[in-house]
Amino acid sequence: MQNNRRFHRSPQREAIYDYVAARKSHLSAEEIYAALRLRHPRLSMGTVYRNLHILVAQGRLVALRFGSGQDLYDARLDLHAHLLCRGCGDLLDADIPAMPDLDQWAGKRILDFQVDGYSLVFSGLCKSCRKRQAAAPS
Amino acid sequence: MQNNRRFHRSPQREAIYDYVAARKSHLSAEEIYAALRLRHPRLSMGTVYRNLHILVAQGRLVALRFGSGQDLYDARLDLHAHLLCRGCGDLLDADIPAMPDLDQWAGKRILDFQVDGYSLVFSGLCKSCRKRQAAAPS
DNA sequence: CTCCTTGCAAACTATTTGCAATCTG
DNA sequence: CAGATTGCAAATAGTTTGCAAGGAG
Repeated sequence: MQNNRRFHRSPQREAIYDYVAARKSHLSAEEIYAALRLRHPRLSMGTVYRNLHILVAQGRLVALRFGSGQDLYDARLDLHAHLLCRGCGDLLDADIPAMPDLDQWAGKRILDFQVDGYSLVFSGLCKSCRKRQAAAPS
Repeated sequence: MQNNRRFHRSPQREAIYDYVAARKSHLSAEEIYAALRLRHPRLSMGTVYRNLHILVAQGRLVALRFGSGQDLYDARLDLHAHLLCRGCGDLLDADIPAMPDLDQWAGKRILDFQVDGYSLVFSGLCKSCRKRQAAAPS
């Protein structure tokens, strides 16, 4: 995808963006495809993936790549931490207070590496996985 | 993989562990396979993957899942931050000082989620990608 | 002996790409 | 129109799994 292209509008792309923006959280290409297929029966996975890349390139969506095998897309653009459950693989938003320790690095260099952001994922167990583990200890 | 099994020793598994431990950083299954194939010509990818899972389960290796498509394996067990280059996808260790802001959350709960660790990845541009970008601005 | 591990090949999951037809600016 | 976008299908990358044979405890 060359970065000097002029994007045309397309109903599919807007539908994808609108759907993610409405859900405001962590959707996989598969989920988006399944949901939009109800209204756009001829939509294809190729189109979903291509548009997700474009939306990320345009800065309208953010891609989250950790945890399970699939990439997740988020319309929430502010930098925020996530909670990843080791039990069920669920990914939640963590609205924790700002962390000066972390933010001090923005714009600085570490080992000749120009830092411009970070991704912070807490791992642990969600409520239901904690219960399940308490019930059936290994 | 049931968690109550008694592991047998195998030359393949030890070779995989030794190789990752010697390189001390971020190896993909593919790289490990390619390297060990020179000495173990009959080694298969299936064996590499199965053993990487076992080594992680045994706590001898850590799996890093972010950035590019492939999982990377690390024999360095202490919790440390990483640097991910947006340009070339390279992943480096970041030996930055402890961060009380972050460590305060260990053992605590956020939204009924029991935190027991975190993964911190700084993103940015490495030295050579910075050069390339300066040479050919978009 | 029992259960673990291996190599091989086939299966799978997530994602990407080539192409001709169609739409946008 | 030029160039972007689509649906479809085929291709790819990374990883997982079934199975029969061999190995460890």
